[in-house]
Amino acid sequence: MGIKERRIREKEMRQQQIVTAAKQVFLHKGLKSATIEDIAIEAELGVATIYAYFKNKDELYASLNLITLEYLVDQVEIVYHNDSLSIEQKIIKFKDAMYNTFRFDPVLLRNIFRVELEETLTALSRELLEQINQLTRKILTMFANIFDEGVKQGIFLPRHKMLFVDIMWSTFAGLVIWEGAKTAINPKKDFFKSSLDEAFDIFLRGIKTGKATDKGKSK
Amino acid sequence: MGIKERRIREKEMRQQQIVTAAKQVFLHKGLKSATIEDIAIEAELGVATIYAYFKNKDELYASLNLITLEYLVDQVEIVYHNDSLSIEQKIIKFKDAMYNTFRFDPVLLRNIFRVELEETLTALSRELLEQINQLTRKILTMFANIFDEGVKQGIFLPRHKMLFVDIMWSTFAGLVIWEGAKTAINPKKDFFKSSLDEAFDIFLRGIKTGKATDKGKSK
Amino acid sequence: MGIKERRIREKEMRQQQIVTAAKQVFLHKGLKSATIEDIAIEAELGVATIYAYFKNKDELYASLNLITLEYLVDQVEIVYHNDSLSIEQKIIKFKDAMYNTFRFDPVLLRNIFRVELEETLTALSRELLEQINQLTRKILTMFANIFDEGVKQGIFLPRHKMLFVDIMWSTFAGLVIWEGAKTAINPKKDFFKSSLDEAFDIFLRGIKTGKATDKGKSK
Amino acid sequence: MGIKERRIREKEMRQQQIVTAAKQVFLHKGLKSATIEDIAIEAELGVATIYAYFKNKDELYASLNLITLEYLVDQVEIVYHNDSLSIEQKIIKFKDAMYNTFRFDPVLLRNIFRVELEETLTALSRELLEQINQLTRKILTMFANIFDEGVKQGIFLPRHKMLFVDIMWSTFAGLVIWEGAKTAINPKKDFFKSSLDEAFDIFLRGIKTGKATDKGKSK
DNA sequence: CATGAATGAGATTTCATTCAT
DNA sequence: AATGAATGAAATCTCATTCAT
Repeated sequence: MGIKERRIREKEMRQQQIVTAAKQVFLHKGLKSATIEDIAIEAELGVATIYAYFKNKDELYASLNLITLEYLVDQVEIVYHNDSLSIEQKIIKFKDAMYNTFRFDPVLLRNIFRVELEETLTALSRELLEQINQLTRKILTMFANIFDEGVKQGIFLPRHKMLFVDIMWSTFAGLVIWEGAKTAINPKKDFFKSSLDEAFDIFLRGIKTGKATDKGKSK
Repeated sequence: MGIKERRIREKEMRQQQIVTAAKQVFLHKGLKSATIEDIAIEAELGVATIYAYFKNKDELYASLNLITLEYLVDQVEIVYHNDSLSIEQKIIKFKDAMYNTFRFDPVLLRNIFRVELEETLTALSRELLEQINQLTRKILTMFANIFDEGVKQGIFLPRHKMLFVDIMWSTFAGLVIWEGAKTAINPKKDFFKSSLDEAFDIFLRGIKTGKATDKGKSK
Repeated sequence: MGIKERRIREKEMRQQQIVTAAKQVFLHKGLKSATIEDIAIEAELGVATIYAYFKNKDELYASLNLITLEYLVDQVEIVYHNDSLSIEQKIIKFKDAMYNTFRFDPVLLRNIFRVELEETLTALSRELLEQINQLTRKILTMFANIFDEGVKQGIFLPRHKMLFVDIMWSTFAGLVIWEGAKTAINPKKDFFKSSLDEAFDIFLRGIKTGKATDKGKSK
Repeated sequence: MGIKERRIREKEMRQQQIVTAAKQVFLHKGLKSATIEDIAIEAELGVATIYAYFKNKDELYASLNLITLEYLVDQVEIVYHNDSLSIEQKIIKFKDAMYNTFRFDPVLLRNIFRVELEETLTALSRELLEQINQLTRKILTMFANIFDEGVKQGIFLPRHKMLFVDIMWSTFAGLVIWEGAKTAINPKKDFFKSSLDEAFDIFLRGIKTGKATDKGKSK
């Protein structure tokens, strides 16, 4: 039984090894340009071994995303349901959750933002895209509800809740992608977290009415 | 002489025809997935004709971007040097210039944001990237100077000028890309311009100190 | 216009060249074992050229068959409707039509007889098989009608018409395939046609009642 | 000693298990398409276990055939040497022996008829084919002798003995293969045996002179 | 000039076979 | 003895680019 367990553990490790390599390669090359051989070399395995673990390139690509996105959904849900946090605190926590997730897996962000384009994806990954869409919608809905509450309480400007969501979400994504582009040109010390924090500060300043913020529960 | 001129005009038109088609196809499929045949069909020309006008695929891709980006630089420069505009008005005009440019040519934005990534590009397009970088830097420097002025005048929060540039630039890009992603999922009426305007409103609210704004010249 | 026509003619010739090569290769190796490279070499063309003319291996395989089978249907139909032939004469003519067809294209016979097996076939070739089935049924139905008539006229034994069809059809196919196997072992002078004729003689002797044959029209 | 015997018995059973599975899979997929994994799954064993019992795929394929064909040779020999049977009775018995053999193992028939083709086969399987040829020739020679006797006795038409053999053999094979094709299209009740019997009836009617048949011994 | 056709080079995918346990 | 995992080698298919007309 010890043997069987070790086998399973080894298999999982190998899978992880492939996933990690694939993230690297997909991040640097994109879905279409990354070759399975690239991934195999990065993972220090044979090409055929990759295929022993994942049915094809798309399927491999798929699994990377879902795992991470599900993790993000979990984090956001916990914050969303935490009644001891103020609205503003929740938004800050949302930002941190996104930060943790996308720093850890930038490929996912690229997918959510359809950076690898529709037409290039095959039947299989369409299914994946649908799943990604669904999870993304789940997250955005929670964001929207929080903003809505802020508007109702009068602490945020009276705008449609989805507007705030779009801006927050886009600003975040824009910063991550732009950060990637900048460091691609000129790799240097990482000021990203502080830029992100400042951006959210400014965003919150920008949407607040100035009315006394809620000190109490948000729900 | 009329004939010679017509020849030249026809040649330019043909070139424009190819550029337009190529933009379409690259936008929908990405650099790697778009085939020369796709472009030829879209342009209603033969494959070999494309090669009569552009040395190869990368070179074609390159020209698309530079043309548009140079146009953007021009627009930004005009605003930048227009002394009759207030700082805030300039920022608004910058936004509009970006809007016009990137709505017209979203592929460029993808390139500035390194969405088609480094490793995939061949020697020739590295050169292109360098040119893009240079032009981009030119634009961002002008942005930075304006923000700096605002900070010095005390109308903007005392932060590093590049922080504001990064946030503005990222927010803009994020919105464009996110808009593309959303309409890919659910094509509907286009509220993009108003979302963008609101986002900049909020951004400006967020960075202003509250001190009376400059009514006069910015330079 | 002369040029355009020549182009078309050349294209057709090239297509024919590929078809001919493919028949050869498929006959000797079978669908699964034959490689596109084999066919390309046989046709003295590049691999990619084959793909310029046929979407994929299955599609190529498909076209080979349908062309020939349709030709057989035509031949059989002409005989079938020729009122000046006696029943027995028609059967002889059917045999000759089959002989001409399958000598010319033995791969088809393999397909009709499901020699390349079901499970190995892809979606496209399933569709092909359906078309083959339909055409085959058309032929067999005509055969059946002729036998039926013979039975009704009392010149053939009173058996179910499909029995005769199956036996005639199988005997024919068996001889072709067996001939192929024998000459594979020991290529020698071709006695096939005479063997086939004798086999049909014996078959006809075997099914006739002995009653005076119809001297007149069969329809 | 009980243990050693059990070991041997178990080993033989395992071998049988593999052979049975392999027959199934080869029948349904053909030599080329069938994978060792398919066979392993069908046999409910591991892939590597197959290789513990058979040197490679071809060798496995080989043994399937020889075993059965040898069995057929035995059956035919018994009939052939049974002096109490008339010529016609012997032919009937030959048919039954073939029927039993090929119904039980259709893959063999495919091989005898070179349905899996020459060029695809490796050195080892060439050797196998040679063995198959030899055994087949043995059978056909016995058939030929019987027909020859019939001709000499004047009960069969004066034709070359190999002609009769070819026709009988082909008719039989044609029926088996055609039956397979038909049931692939339209699986239904199995009338095969009766069709086969009728076909042989007709064949015998066709080759007989009409002279009183031999009531006595054929040898 | 414009172009259809041909193709080399390279990517994905499959599978028989080996190997370590 | 039995096996799951790893992989080299080979097959299918794609596409940027060239060439002859």
